[in-house]
Amino acid sequence: MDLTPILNHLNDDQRKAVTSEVDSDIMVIAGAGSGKTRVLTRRIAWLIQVMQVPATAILAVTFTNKAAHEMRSRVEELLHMPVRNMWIGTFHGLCHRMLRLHYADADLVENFQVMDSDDQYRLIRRLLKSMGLDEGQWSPKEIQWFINKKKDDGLRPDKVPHYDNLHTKTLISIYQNYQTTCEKIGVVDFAELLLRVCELLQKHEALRQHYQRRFKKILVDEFQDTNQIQYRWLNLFRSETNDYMLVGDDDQSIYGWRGASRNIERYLEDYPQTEIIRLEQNYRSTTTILQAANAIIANNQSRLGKQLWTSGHHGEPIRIYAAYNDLDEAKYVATIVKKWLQDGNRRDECAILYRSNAQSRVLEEAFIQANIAYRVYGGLRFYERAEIKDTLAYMRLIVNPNDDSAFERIINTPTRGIGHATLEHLRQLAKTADISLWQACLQVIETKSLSARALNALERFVSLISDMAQTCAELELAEIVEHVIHHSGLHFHYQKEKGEKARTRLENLDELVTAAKTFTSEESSNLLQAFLANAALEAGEGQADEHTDYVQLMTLHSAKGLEFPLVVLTGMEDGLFPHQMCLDELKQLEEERRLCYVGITRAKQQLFMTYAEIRRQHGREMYHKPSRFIREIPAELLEEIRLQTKISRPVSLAMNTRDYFAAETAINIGAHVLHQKFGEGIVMAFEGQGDNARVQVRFSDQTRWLLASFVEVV
DNA sequence: GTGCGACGATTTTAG
DNA sequence: ATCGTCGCAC
Repeated sequence: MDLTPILNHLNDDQRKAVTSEVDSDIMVIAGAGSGKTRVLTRRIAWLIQVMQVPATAILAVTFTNKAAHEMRSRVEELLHMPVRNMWIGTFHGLCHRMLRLHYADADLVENFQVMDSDDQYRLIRRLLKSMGLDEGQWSPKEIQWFINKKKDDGLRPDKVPHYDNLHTKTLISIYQNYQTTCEKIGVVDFAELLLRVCELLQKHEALRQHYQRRFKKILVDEFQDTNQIQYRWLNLFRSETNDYMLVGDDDQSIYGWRGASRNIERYLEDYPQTEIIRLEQNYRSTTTILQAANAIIANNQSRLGKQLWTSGHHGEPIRIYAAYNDLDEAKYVATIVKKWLQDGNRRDECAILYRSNAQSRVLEEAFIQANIAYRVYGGLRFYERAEIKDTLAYMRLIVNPNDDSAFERIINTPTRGIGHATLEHLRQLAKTADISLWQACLQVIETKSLSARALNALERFVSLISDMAQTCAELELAEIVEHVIHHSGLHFHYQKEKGEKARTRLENLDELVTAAKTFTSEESSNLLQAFLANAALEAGEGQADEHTDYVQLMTLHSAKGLEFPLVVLTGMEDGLFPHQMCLDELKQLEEERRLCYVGITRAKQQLFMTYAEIRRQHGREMYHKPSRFIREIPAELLEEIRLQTKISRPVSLAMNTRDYFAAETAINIGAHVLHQKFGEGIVMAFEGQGDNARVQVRFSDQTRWLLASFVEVV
């Protein structure tokens, strides 16, 4: 047997993890760029090919669909064969699969639907209204957070402690009401997928034992991001006959705010016999970049401890650019990229990272100005677009007419003369008779308990859905989508809308048909149902043409797991990064620091950091100090850039540029100055130094850039 | 049912 | 600044 492909190019630690035959669990603490995915995929290949573990006995869990797909295809590459019967997927995907298989034991209806967070939000809002609670006082967002948090902690409404607190009691009653509604209309939210399976396996011993016996090897990726319920879920498969490999990096835990708890530490306490393997050799970055990352993360108190090293080059220093405002920063970033391209490199080798999405705008404008193609990550994804969700709602209603969420979404989209009054009447009836809106609709028609006009509209709606259901029973999936798009009137609705937006909407609808054409499912024979579940569980990419050569703009969070030869960290300012809301608490500041660590370790060759003295935020001018994280980098790794001029004094020692400029020219922002020709004005901004020092002055009738030596302070 | 102006909030985000 | 939501007028 040729094991070369599996063992090739592995260092000792990696090889140890891949080939381990110890009985105990293995915790792989994998630093950034240390070949974590390589270890996971080769381990699976090793298990199958060498240890003769059947593919069906392997359970591999990831957080994102992308990671799951990548893992599967890399294993298949190594083995030169498809591994269809191996369970690789996201926590939610695997749970969904189990619930489909055991829906009856889990007390679910066969045609239950998965609800995404947008559906959940809408449902909560409708619930609040029906309970007569004011949205101002009971913010739907907070309630959504409350419910999900309780589910993540494994708590049903009756188990949530209320401490006789009226506010908490109300929250619990909303939670209770929400849960009852979900059961009634046959929908399951994301957190519920996990909780349901936990309860299912806990309740049904035979089922639990079946899976415990089946899964001999359990592998978990990004273990540091797991939350309470995921931890509990993983442990339900534990038995005498299987073991775990958990891969993660405590230094890259950046989702504490999303519920990730310190599960690496907890695991090592709960299962102290676990073998720990550290991957500390980095294959990605230059020594300089790694030293900076190590220096920054060393400031965190709570860590397991780890020191990345590389045998690679020293590389170039980390360049710091102090911009006087956000526009200047953006322009400079474009300059960096231009230079990079002039040197014969590609656009998609550059990543521009920022803390919050709002920062992308100015950068985008600069890239448009500089005529550089870019792509912004994040934003609305394919299956989250309104027109797509509308179409899917019709399809959901065909599958399950009692799905009130879907019903509410499209009852009057496109408009068909069913107004607020009619809808409110249906809601009331549904509530008092404890039936779904669809059933209420039928009942109203039967009893003719509304005006003729409303009845007529409702009748038309009911026969529309019924006809669609009847026709679609005979059709292929793609034909169903096409039929729904046209017969619902959605196509016509968007067609008569004018403008660029409407055209993209129609294109998206076409795209949905295409997606349906190529959709297959190994998990389910009911293709329509699987398609709908897939839409919720895999919302799709934000934008198409992924493989084109664009500069990559994204938040630090979405950069995790990626790598780029050139990285620019923008907005390195206290208050922005670390974010204002994280400054007070040590725990939160440490998470920001880990985020910085993640950002730095994305860079392979060149790393830039930029900050702006003045930044327009929420329409106001804000003054920020350079980020404390810059000061945490040893000065000898830095080089400060100032408009064509290199300043030898590193920023960690320098005054901030405003003070520096003021000391040199005796001019401050806001100072009143006099110019021979233009008269008196106010200093808005400054740039440069020495003979090149310039100020921007606003006079009564104009604003001008002037050499600092030509104005005098009055 | 649509259009318009006021008002408020605005970190990060996968499934 | 800007985006989403809400109430109101037509």
